[in-house]
Amino acid sequence: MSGPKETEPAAELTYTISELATEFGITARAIRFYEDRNLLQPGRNGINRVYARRDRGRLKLILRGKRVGFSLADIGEMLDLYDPNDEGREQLRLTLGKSRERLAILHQQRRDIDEVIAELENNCRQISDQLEARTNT
Amino acid sequence: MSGPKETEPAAELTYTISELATEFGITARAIRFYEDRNLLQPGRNGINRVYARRDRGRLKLILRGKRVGFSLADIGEMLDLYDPNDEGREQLRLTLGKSRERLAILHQQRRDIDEVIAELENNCRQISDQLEARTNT
DNA sequence: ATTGACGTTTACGTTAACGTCAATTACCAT
DNA sequence: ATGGTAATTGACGTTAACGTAAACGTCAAT
Repeated sequence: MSGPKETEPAAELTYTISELATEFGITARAIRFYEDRNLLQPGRNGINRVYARRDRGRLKLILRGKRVGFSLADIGEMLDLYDPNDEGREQLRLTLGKSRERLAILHQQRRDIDEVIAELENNCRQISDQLEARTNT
Repeated sequence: MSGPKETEPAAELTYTISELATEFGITARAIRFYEDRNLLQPGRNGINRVYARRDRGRLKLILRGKRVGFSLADIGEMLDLYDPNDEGREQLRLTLGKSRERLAILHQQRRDIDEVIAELENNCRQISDQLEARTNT
């Protein structure tokens, strides 16, 4: 039993689920779903979820990961990679390995994106050229 | 009417579905599915599908798009953007607009990826530092 | 004629990532 | 007490992107 309500430390700066939802332009359902997949572990005020800076940060990473095309499972792994928890040497090695695998994939994606961008920009140029060429009508 | 079969031009260099499948490391089912979604329109030799260089190129673009996290619908739009078909001015403007929207998204993804890469590399460094620090056992 | 190795179509199954209710519960203001 | 608003927990629905199985055609080699 931790004191019922000792002079509240420092207000801690937290968020409600709908605050985060509107801030990031997603639904509360999605946020709960991420929790279901263990990507978030918010605290509780009674029955209500309470998100701290850490949770907000994680959510940000989740959404970034999604934009980049990763699955929630992938993102879960990556989030674990970020955690600076006290691992043993073996665990550290493992994490390092996985991190490098991820990095390889990420670099590949970077190349892919760069190529796609190049092609599309090329295309844009051609089109605008065509449009300029016949500056009629 | 273009001659029915004038002395076969130059063998045209084509591919079978399984050739493409193994070359790109995907299943024939996937390739047929892309056709179903109108991302590919291979020719036919009787009932069998015949893929030409153009189709192969499109497939390449499709897979690249997937690696980057786009949906097949998105990819479909982008493929259309590539086609240098004889559009009217209005169509050209429209295409140019869509292309630019896509480019905006792509640039955002690039930023996202760069950030993720930076963070992960940072992480890797920290971990390997930790490992070096205690070069025991 | 048969056996395989492909290829085709049709159709149902599957997984991921939520959306969409429905039924409650908590809390605040009137 | 009553209404209104935000949250919560199921539970079922949905869309995307194929997987998988069934059933059949085909052509070369045995």
